[in-house]
Amino acid sequence: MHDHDSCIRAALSHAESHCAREGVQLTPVRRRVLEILLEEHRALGAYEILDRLRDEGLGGQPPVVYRALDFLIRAGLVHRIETLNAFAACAHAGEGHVPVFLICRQCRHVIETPAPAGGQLERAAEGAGFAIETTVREAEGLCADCRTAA
Amino acid sequence: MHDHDSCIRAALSHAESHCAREGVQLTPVRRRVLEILLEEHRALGAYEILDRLRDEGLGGQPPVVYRALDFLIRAGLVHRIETLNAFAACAHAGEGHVPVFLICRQCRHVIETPAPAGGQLERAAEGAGFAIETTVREAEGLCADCRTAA
DNA sequence: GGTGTTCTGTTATAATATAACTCATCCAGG
DNA sequence: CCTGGATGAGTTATATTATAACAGAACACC
Repeated sequence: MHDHDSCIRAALSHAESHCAREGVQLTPVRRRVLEILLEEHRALGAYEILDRLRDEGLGGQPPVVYRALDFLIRAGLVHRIETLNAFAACAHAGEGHVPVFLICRQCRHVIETPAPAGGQLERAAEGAGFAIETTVREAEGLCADCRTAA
Repeated sequence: MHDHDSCIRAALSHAESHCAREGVQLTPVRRRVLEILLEEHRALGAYEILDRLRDEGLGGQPPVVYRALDFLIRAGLVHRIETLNAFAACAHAGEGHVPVFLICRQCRHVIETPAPAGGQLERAAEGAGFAIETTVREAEGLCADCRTAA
């Protein structure tokens, strides 16, 4: 069990200083999208996020959410989970990591573990003369809690 | 440059013997979907495949393609490329591999390299008590040919 | 010759994502 | 000031990807 409140505060304060440093704006919509993802601590679909924003009177249409997510992803504050077509707040913002995701198919919680570069993907690419730009490493299965519950 | 015809023939004959062994049917639609993917040697979207089928008078609606793809994926003859929401014929059918994909963002060719199990994903999962069921390892970038061309 | 199973056909719709254009805001340079 | 560029948000419409649900054909087995 981790201290969720302080983890959210830390992530938000990292986001703020990151944006200040880069000279980009953490606008209300962008900030709120990040907060929603941090509060949930799991992967949310774009339209789930949109529903929340609507409830709060912020941005009522899909492009608003997708733009905010684009921004947050470019800033390294949010990751896209390809397996789920969903999005999760980065759990290791600013640590310069290669993200590896363990996705529970039951509770949809996403465990992000920072990994060193130089895994199979990099070795495979080197052998093929392939220039990697982005990588995706995701596993789907059952998390420890859901295994215990079962 | 590889011998594409013989590679297609080999893959089809593997598919046939696999289906015979498992007692499942490689029906015309399923076979044709596999052939289309083998001929292209790159990732195709479900609707691109559907268009081809339609041209040939086979299965005119999305579920037909998605069902064929489900079958082929379950049989290990086709892989889903999550990054692209697309599908590619397996280049190493029957070799019992953990697929790793290098996806060229320019020509959309997919290089599939067979990797041993036991990479970062497995190590991360072990540490977290997470039971892996499926894994995704994909890299996007530029292939050797497109790099040379640029 | 029915009966169960497997596969296909079809209609409809859900879920995810983006194009294209408008308007508001802000702020730097004149 | 005020103006012109840049940035971000609002909005409409639509593209793309995927599935639910049910009807019918084919075949295999008893």
